[in-house]
Parts: sequence; structure tokens; C-alpha cells
Amino acid sequence: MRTTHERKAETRDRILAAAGRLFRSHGIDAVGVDAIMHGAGLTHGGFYSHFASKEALVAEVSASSLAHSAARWERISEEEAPPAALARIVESYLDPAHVAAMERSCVLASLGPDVARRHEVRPAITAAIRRMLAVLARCLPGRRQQRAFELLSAMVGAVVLARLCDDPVLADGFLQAGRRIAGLR
Amino acid sequence: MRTTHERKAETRDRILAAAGRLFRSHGIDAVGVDAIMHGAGLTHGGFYSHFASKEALVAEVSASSLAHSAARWERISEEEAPPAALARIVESYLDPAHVAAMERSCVLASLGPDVARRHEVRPAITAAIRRMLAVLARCLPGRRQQRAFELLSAMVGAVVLARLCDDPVLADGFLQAGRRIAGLR
DNA sequence: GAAGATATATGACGGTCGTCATGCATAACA
DNA sequence: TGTTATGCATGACGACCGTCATATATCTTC
Repeated sequence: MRTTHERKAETRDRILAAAGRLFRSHGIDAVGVDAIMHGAGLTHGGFYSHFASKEALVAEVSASSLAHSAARWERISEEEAPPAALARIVESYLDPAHVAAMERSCVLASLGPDVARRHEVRPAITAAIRRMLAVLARCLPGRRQQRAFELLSAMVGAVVLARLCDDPVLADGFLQAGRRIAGLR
Repeated sequence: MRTTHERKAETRDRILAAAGRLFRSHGIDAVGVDAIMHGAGLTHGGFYSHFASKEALVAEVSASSLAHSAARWERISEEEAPPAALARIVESYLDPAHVAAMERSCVLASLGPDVARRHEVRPAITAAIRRMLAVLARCLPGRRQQRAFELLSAMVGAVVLARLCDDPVLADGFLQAGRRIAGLR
């Protein structure tokens, strides 16, 4: 039997999920509280019994989305041997499907500059970036730490640039470049 | 003697410059026409004798800002020998001052995802990216084309990530990684 | 210097934003 | 089963948004 308290927590999660989806596809400032609540199947009024402000929601949704990505990378690196884990992480990140699916994409590549402007979110983002770097370092051979910084930079930059390119051939050039930095193919 | 026509063109440039500055520091949707005109030393009403809409201004400001960056890179690559030109371009891009100065920063790193969502701007952006890739390829040794894609990805990603990091040591890790991909130090 | 042209300012419009006070169903508990 | 608590809906607020009609001030031209 589902208690009132559980029901509220589920609703809260639905709001977070809808906000994450809408923020990534349209940008944070282009999406109002009204649209977020509608995306969660609710009306706008109840919002403030779940979050103190839209800005508080923004902070929570960016931090939790990125933490979710970090956790997924950690899970992959525990399930598979280093080279296979690296390949899975990098290939899925540089997959044209990931480039196209803005609404489910990594926060670093879809909301990076917007999040960087909100200083109060940066501690949580920094923590998640550390976790992602640690996973990459664990999977990489050679000078692991340095190569993790290089690879994460290249992955994020490649997706941002591929999304900016009108020409699919040019976009693919960036994705291939990311794979080479990872040591794949 | 400055004609009325010249005066209008100058005003238009001031509006473009103010918009570029404000869009980069606060995000496109966070800045209204009112703030842009005030930033150019005018009041809001005259805006529509210079631009058809805010969206038209956004398209022009992002395209012209990036074209300006591409032209600067081309000028550097003509003035100096390949290795020195590469060092100047990469060092200034990965300079902590460039990371901090959001309002004068490269459009790719400060507005990348926002511009990518506006499909009508992408042809102009793609053309500027091609010019930047060509400059890097001209300055790089070895497999020039491939390395240009790798380097531009790493440069953009490094700046985005450095801006997200609360910890200056971590931020510097990304900037150093970009320099290594360029073959510097 | 008068008349016309034009760059910018004033002011207002409908719409949407974030926020919150209030009302109503439904669930929790006696 | 009646009472209380609470999650969400309704509706409204002031502020701000993009846009435009109109007025003013300045420059051009005769």
C-alpha cells in the first residue's frame, strides 16, 4: 500500500525528471514552472510544496542528473574489464544517437555553460566530474590521470561541436577524434 | 563629417557588441531587449529599427562573434610560423583569463549548447568552425586534419569543464590536458 | 534658415514569468 | 466511520517579456 508520503516522493521525482528533460532540450531559462509541471502531468500551483524556488529545482536537477551519469560510468567500470568498460563508456558518449538526443544527454554537454553560470551548483558538479575522471583513469592504460583529463575534455568538446555542425560529415569528424583520444580504433 | 547613415551603423554595432557581452555572461534567454539596449546606451524602443526581432539579433550576434574569432586565428597563422602560431592560439584559448572572462569568451565554449538549439544559426557556425579547423590543421605537424579535430574538441571541452570546476587545481588539469593534445610542453 | 527625412525616445499592448494564498478532494488514523 | 492532515488544483498578484505605434529631436538638403 502506497502511503501519502511515498506518493509525494514519486511526484517529486516526476517533476525532477520532467525538468531534466525540458531543460536539456530547450535550455533552462526557456522553460517555465508551468511547462515543467505540465510535463510531470500536474498543474503549476503545487510546485512550491516540492521546491523552494525554480532556482532550487535547477540546482537539484543538474546535480542529480550528473551524479546519475557518474554512477552509470562507475557501474560499467565495475561490471567489465578496463578496456571493455572504456569502450562502452566512450562509444555510448560519442554515439550519434547521444548527440541527437539532447533531452537525455549528459549535462556537461547539454547545459555546461548554463550550469557554470550558477555558482551555487558548482560544488556538486565538481564532485561528479571527479567521479567521472576517476572511472576514466581506472580504465585507461599509461599515464592514467593525465589521459583522463584529456579524454573527458575531448568527449565533452566533441559532442558540443558535433551538435553545432550542420554537416554530418564534419560532426562525425569530431566524434572520431574523441575515439582516437580514447585509444579506440 | 559623420553622416546619419554612418551613425546608424555605429549604433547597430554597439547593440551587437552589448548583446554579445550580455548573452555570454548571463545566457541568451536571461537577457531581454531592454537590457541589451541599455547596455548599448540607448532605450528599448529603437531596437526594432535595427533588427527584425530578438531572434534575428541572436543569429547575427552568434554568427559574427564566431566569425570574428575565426578571423583572429587566421590573422595569427599568417603572421607567425606554424609552431609559434599554434602556441599563441592554444595558450590564449586555455589561459585562465579566458576561462574567467565569460563575457569576452569564445562562443563555442560560452554559448555552444544554446546556439546548437537554434537550427537557423548552424550553417554560419559550421562555416566558422571549418575556418578554425583549417587554421589548426595548417599549424599542426603530422596527421594535420585528424589532429585539428582532436585539438578543437579538447580546447572547447577543456574550457567548458574548467568553468564548471569549483577547484582551481582540477580546472587547471583540464587546461593542461588541452595543451598536451596540442603538443605543447 | 526652412522643410523634409530619419534616428532614437516615450509609452503602451497582450502575453508569460515566478510566486503564493486559498480551496478541495483524498488518504491517514481514531 | 468521522475527523484530521495533506497533496495538488484553482486562481490571482506584480513584474517583466517581445513588439510596435507614435512622438521628438537631430541631421540633411535646398
